[in-house]
Amino acid sequence: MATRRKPSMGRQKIEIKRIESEEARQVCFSKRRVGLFKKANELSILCGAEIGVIVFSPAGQPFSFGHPSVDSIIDRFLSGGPSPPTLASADRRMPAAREMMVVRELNRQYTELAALLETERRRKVVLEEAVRVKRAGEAALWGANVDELGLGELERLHKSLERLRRDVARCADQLVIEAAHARSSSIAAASRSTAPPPPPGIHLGFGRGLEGSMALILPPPPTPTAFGYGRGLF
Amino acid sequence: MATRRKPSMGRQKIEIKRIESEEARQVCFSKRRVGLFKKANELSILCGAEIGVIVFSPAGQPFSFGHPSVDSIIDRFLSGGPSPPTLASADRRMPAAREMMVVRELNRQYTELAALLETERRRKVVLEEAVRVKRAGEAALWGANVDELGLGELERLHKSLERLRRDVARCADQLVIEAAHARSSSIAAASRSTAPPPPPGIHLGFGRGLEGSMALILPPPPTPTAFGYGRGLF
DNA sequence: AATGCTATTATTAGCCT
DNA sequence: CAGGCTAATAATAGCAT
Repeated sequence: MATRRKPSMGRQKIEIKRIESEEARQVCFSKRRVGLFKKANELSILCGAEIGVIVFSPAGQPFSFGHPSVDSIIDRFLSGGPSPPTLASADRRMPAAREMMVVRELNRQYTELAALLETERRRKVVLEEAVRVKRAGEAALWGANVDELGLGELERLHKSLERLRRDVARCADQLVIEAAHARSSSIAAASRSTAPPPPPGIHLGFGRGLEGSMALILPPPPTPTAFGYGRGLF
Repeated sequence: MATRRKPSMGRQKIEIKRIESEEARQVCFSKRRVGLFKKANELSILCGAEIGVIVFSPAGQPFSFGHPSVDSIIDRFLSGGPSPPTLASADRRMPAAREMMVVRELNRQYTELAALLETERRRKVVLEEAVRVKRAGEAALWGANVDELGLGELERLHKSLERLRRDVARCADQLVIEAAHARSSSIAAASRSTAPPPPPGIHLGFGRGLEGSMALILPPPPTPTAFGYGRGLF
């Protein structure tokens, strides 16, 4: 009965300059990274834009978000450059060039679709892999005294932990974001761990996943992400 | 009282789904792209994070934002771990920017090396902590089926793994560094002489500068800001 | 270190110019 | 078609847990 209210200072205006406090900086990073990814996600859905975001935390840890995937965005950025849809600019004077650009564009689209499929598939594999790693005997390593491990063993353990951590991070993020969206969507159900049907091709990755792709489950708005040109490869 | 006409409906809540109106979609894209870049910029400044954003408008037009540059971010991301010599990708179009990036890169390397040295000092503490975590009962969690864990448990497991991974990483890094210490022993000391606050080289790129004008207003760049042009034309 | 909780600031949807 | 305007929504700084 003592505590009456929490006169929070509320949000304070801050100057955009490096935050000195290392602790505050880390907290700010965590919050703003989530906010940024959310914005990126909204932009891609609302406007049907393709987007990729890569962030290295002050500690050097990599985070990434991509629609349909970071890799496809990077590929398109590096290769196609500023002229993916510039197909129209392909000159009539050189039909061959136009053909080539069309082919390249189709290839790019194929790559994106492949990325999406891979993303979906990986989602199912993540948990299995986590379990597999655990059962592969790594558990034994974990049980040992870290102090007594040699260089080789340490590196192996590190690898194992790295992979597992990444996988778990994905699952956790996925559930969190899923819950958040479900809440703002319509049904305010209390279930935070249900798994909706196949999501659009959002990619939310942690670390520089060598294949880095994770499907971010979003509320099932009839949002047919706009790439259905299913022309395969050749 | 008579109905007074509101000067504006103000912001309306919208559902995060593809905007049907092509016009509205384009307008939304323009505004939100600016907002997203602004957020990215703030994140990089506030938290000293490196970040790269690539966006393809619904029309396929590429936009990009990068700190210190999109290319360096992509290089670092693709190369995996810490990117020591991202210098190779230094902008050739702007010699001044290149120097700046070199300085910044050296600063970053110094920071990393400093961290490693500190790690050595705390080596024992780290090992003890790792053991402590293990004995704290987390082992029990690890033994469970990941599939059966709830959101809360997953997050807890993630935390646990995160910390342990970091700890192990330190040990492993330490050993590796010591092992390869013979080869590399330079950069650190030399790069120290440069300015303490790393000069942030902001890179804003646009695929095709048709509009020519940038809507993102950055506060008076207290530092030499490097502008390049995405994958643009030259 | 990462969440939850407010009071505030920041962003922006719908209109207009 | 980009840039203002305004009101309402969204994001979040400072604290507490």
